[in-house]
Amino acid sequence: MKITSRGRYAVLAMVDIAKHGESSPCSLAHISIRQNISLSYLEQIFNDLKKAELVRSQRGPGGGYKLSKNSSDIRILEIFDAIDEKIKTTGCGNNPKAFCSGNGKKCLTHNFWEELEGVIGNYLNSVNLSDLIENNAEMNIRNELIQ
Amino acid sequence: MKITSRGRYAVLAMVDIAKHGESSPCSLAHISIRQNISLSYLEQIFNDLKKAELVRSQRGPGGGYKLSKNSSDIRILEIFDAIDEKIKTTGCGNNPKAFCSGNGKKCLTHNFWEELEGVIGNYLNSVNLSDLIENNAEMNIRNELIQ
DNA sequence: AAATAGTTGACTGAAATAGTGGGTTATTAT
DNA sequence: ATAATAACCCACTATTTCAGTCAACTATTT
Repeated sequence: MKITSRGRYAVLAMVDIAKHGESSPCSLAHISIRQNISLSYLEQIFNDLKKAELVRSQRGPGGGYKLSKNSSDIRILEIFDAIDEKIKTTGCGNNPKAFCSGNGKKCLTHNFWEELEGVIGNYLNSVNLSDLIENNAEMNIRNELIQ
Repeated sequence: MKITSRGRYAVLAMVDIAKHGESSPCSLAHISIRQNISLSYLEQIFNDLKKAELVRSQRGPGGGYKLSKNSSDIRILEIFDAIDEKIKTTGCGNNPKAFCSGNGKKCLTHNFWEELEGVIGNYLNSVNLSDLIENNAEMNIRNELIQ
């Protein structure tokens, strides 16, 4: 059970923009360098983020991407949905026409996996981009105090 | 973010044993048929479950596998651990020597991914095999009432 | 002795993932 | 105007993981 690089990059890049791009847009080239992510790969990811209207783009020199909403209004779950990072714990994908075993009945564990999906989904929906920035800031302060 | 068939099968097979194998052991051949899982694949999975001492085996005719503990004492997280179904949300695998970006610092989202791991781990640790059987029994009753 | 059922290891096809590379178009600053 | 910048778009590829197969062997029971 793991998250794809695509999913991790998407969230990381969005946090990067939330942190740097308040006034002027963030170019993917800069994000690529700061977060150490392949530029071409970022382009593909931002294609989806834009389609989902989580970011707005600006072409040309000085251009880049900006968040389309306040960072406290963008939940991690939205980012996952935008790039099609599915939370898929059941085997049947919850297709009511062809459950688990294929005989139309749910398998012994189906309900459990669905509950797990719910637990994960709820958490991802409870955290927004500004939470991540704050959390990180707190951690930075704590680390400095330790050193 | 999804669970592998290996993980799903392991839990499903364990529930199957918990349900059927109170007195006499369960053969993989029977589990294979009942739950529609490839026999050879089950063999590999049970190799790991046995190493982790979650099940005990009995060879020869009438043999099979039994749970090594009471079903209420086997948590789903133990099964995941046994078959190496890792809950891996961070990119760096949380290796303190080579965090995320490789420069020794945690990335902006590292703490968040760790928290997510915690949320999932806690849930998987809060559910045991007998919970799954009961939950399923409840659902069966509910479904019968509906029909 | 025969049948059963676990044990072990190597091997394979298919799919998903992660990324590369090259080119095009729009916008801005000079 | 033109050059630079940065988004946009498409096709292709290498790698890894996953799921499953196959074949041979060993222990146990009847």
